[in-house]
Amino acid sequence: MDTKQRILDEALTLFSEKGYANVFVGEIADRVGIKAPSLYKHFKSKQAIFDAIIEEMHRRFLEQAKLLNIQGNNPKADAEIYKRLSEEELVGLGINLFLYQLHDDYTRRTRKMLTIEQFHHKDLADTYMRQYMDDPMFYFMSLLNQAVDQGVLQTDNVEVMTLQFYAPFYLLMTVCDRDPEREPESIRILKEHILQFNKLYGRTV
Amino acid sequence: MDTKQRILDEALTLFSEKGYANVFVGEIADRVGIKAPSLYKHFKSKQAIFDAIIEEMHRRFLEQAKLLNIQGNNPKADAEIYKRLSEEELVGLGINLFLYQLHDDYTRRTRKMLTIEQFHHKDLADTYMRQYMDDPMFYFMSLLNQAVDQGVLQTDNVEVMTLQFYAPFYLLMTVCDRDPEREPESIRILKEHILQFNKLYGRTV
DNA sequence: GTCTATAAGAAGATAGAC
DNA sequence: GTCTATCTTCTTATAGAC
Repeated sequence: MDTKQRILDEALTLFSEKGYANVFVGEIADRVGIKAPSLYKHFKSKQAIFDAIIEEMHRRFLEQAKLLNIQGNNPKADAEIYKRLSEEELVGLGINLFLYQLHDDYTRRTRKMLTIEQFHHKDLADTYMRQYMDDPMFYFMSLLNQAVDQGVLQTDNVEVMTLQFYAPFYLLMTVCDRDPEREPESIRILKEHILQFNKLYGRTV
Repeated sequence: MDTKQRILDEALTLFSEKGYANVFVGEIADRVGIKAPSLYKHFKSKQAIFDAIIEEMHRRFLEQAKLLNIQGNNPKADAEIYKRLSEEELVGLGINLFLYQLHDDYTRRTRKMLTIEQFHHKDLADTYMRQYMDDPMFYFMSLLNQAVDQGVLQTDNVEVMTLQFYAPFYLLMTVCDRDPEREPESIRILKEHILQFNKLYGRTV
């Protein structure tokens, strides 16, 4: 990785742990293994480093949202998958999605940084909301809608059904972000949630 | 309100909006209507102001938790209430609880401050978790446990039931903290959630 | 591109008059 | 208790040699 990218990487780590204002350029430089003034050959200011991180984050999030929308625009395929999977395989998929959010380094650090900085800049709050509320809700709603259409699940209110499916994921992710030691317990209860959800909404397979 | 208390009040507002590091003592003083140096007659440092806020918050949270535990230790009474309330009254109670969390000035500001500062100090993350995860989960679990014992609701997994009841409250509170304009929509869906929850778990009254 | 030395400025905190 | 003036320290950023 070249120096410029390593600066962004170390800065993201520090910003996600302490917040922008509590990180000094000297700290970033230290971690990269250079002196602070050298850093200004790559970025014109501390703010420019932050801006570059945000820009890349937006790029990656947009890419990811497009992928989800492709699947979302063709949700029959996903719903078919949902229908054909055994309960255990379904639980496995949910847990994997959950663990990806928690363990993927880039995802975890940007989520923490957004959490810290969100009240400072409205656009970051918007990004947080889209990434962790609206996009997942939209994706799961398309999926569950199809499952209902095909008679795999039963409800007259898919919106609430989707909230009841996703909200536990979100709450437990919040728990694990703050205290990783509670991950095993969270995974156990998330598994039980998925099974219970299927039972409540009448999945019989 | 005396000056010392007004300093704490304005500081809490600013810390909850911008985070500790982004607030200057001059700003706090301005809002109180004094000059920065005068502030040092009341507190020995900026950190001391922050510490005093945290201390008062702990005191208040502890008080509140004790009240909930008193009800929790005598959950039969609450479960009786749950049983006797009409569905509409139940929805009303849930919405009121939700709106209190959102609209009570002190609660809203401390929650925002904890959100911003939580990764900086582990003990604040712990406080956040107790206040918004463990305490509510414990309280609702006692309540729902009794409702199950009395046959008002049916399940063999009260823990998951409690998570499925509370997680939507938490998610929608997160939404409204970041974008208050989404409050009406959130209240509507929360109502539908409570009704749906009752139906799923077999409440017949 | 990296370094040392240093400028420029911001913010927390103190001194001492009133 | 509040003020003005000031000190101190910390941090960002630049200058200029290598």
